[in-house]
Amino acid sequence: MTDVARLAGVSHQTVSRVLNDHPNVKEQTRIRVRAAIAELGYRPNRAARALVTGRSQLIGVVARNSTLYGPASMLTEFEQAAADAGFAVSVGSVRELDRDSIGAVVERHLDQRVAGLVVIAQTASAAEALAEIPADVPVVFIDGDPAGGRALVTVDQVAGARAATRHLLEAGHQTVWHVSGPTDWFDSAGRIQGWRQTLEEAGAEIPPLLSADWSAAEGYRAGQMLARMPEVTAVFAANDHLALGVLRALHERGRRVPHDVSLVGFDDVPEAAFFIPPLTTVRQGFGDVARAALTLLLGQIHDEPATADQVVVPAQLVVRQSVTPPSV
Amino acid sequence: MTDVARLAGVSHQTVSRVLNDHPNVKEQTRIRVRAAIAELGYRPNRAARALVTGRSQLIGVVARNSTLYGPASMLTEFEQAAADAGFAVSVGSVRELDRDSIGAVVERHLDQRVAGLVVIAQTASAAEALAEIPADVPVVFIDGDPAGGRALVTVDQVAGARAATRHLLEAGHQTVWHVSGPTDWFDSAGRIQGWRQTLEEAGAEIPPLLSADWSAAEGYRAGQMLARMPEVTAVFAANDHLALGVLRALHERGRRVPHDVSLVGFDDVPEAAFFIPPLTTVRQGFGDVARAALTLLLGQIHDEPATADQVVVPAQLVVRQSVTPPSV
DNA sequence: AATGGGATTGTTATCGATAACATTTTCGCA
DNA sequence: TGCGAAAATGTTATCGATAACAATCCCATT
Repeated sequence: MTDVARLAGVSHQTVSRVLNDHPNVKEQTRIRVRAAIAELGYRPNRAARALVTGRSQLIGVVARNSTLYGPASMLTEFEQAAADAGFAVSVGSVRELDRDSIGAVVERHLDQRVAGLVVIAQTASAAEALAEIPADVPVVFIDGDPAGGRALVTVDQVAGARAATRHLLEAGHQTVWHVSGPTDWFDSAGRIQGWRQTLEEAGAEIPPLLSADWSAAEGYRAGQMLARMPEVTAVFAANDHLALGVLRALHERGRRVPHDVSLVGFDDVPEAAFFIPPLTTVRQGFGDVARAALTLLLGQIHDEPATADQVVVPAQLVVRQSVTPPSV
Repeated sequence: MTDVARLAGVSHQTVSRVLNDHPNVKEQTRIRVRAAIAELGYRPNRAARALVTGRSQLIGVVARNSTLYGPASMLTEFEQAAADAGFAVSVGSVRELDRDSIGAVVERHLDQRVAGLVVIAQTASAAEALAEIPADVPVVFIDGDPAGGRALVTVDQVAGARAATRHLLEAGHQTVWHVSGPTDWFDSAGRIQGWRQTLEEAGAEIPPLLSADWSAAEGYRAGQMLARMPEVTAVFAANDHLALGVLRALHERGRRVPHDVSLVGFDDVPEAAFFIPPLTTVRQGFGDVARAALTLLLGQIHDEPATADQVVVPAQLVVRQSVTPPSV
């Protein structure tokens, strides 16, 4: 920086002003400094800046260590959005969303003097750990507790689940069975709620809930039960991987999809269009979620008056070929 | 830090020594300082440390923005390993692995004064961009150019492909068709090479190569061609998603797997066991790759004499039910 | 008891930026 | 023309750690 100042014939402070777009710099000086910067290939030292300002151009993300399609998509989308806004993203993943792990990751991030935090926290236990986060640190939650009181971006799980369930009912099915994700996930809870509401409103019987984790393996297990019950003609799986497991279990017992059983998934993973049969599912706007989260976070970082605290991104039914009217 | 020093009745330098495990500190002093640190809940400011040492406890990762199973797994595995070693990970993803994008991300990372870089660079164009990286920055490549001359960790793609191809030949098939990934990926090249070698060694005819990207959609397209050729009885797909697409195309034209056509994939995504039929595939040791990469990188960071520059992690055939002898 | 050298601790400078305050220019207007 | 306020620039202090060097302590040895 000193070199730049010398080359431009100004003080280092003026260089700093140019760098930070301060208003009171003569246009001519600004140009000279810019030229010097370019000529020397100078790049400011972020560590020094972080030290003196107490804030870095770093956003910390706390997420569950996972290759699940949803969280992974969210992460890369967010990283991309943050990069476009000139922020780097430091990832702190945890194996479990318990209080201790999250606390540790948050502390690591605070050590780095992150400008803000994004917590992808799909369970209540994770939401609890927010107490660890000092109130003056900008934070945005993704998929967190709607009653948490912090800025939050979620996908409209309830609406997505309603669309899926309604789609099956409208095809003529008496009722719809549901294979849910882990019940302590907010996502799962929302999907269960949407499913149940829709059945209630339609006056349909509400079958017992089959709950699972998010894996194809558990979907398979649930499917093995569903396949044995002749009355089951319509199933809504809480994600596409569960749906795949269900699909295989049905296939093994000779129950054809969609001829005998109609099936809807959730997520629209890129492979869903190539299941046998192509899966009708619900697409979540991960990119929108990521961008909304970044916007909220930047708002907090720049101390702008919070416009909206909670953003809900819509989900969209994608119709393929795994749903037909029931065969009588 | 000053507060800690005062409370412990020592100078700030001594506190620094305790923090950095310097040898020449009396045990008693060390204990006093530790107690003071604990009492005040003191945590060192990483920005200040980075400023003075010129190195942070941050590892920069350059990766392709992708929800592909492989890269995503690699990333979370690496993050976990790095966290265990006390390093934070800053992710810089790029849309395309071209020189400019990579250059920009690398510069962003260098601004942050990362202690080292990990580049997940599966294509030659990415490997070229390594020229942007100054020689004194520790770098490890994952999936990069074997002839690149930098530290490199790869999965043994050739051996994996050989195992897959051999498995099909040993089942009695005359030859094996291959649906490859993008040909500019090193991974693809290795798998193609292993496939071709094995056929040559067995004296089998080498069918024309079908190349695709990594998606189920392209696998489907390739499968539509394969399904029309009666002589095709064995297919090796370069990843499980391609295999899924192939599977559906075959199914659509009434060619049963494995009865009419045997199929092997690559990756062992968690869903592969629930395809119809369960997919025989090749598992890559992503965790091992990540840990090896970290070890190499830490070695460079600590200026240890390089033990090995290249690490090759084995791949392992996972036998399921998508392969049988050809029906005559 | 004196001495020397290693072990321990302290003092001061430094990293590279911004903040706060001081100073000099510039320019509109009486 | 001269004055004062605003604009532009410069000077010095500061963030919180480590590096380099200086000073002290301790203990074995003679």
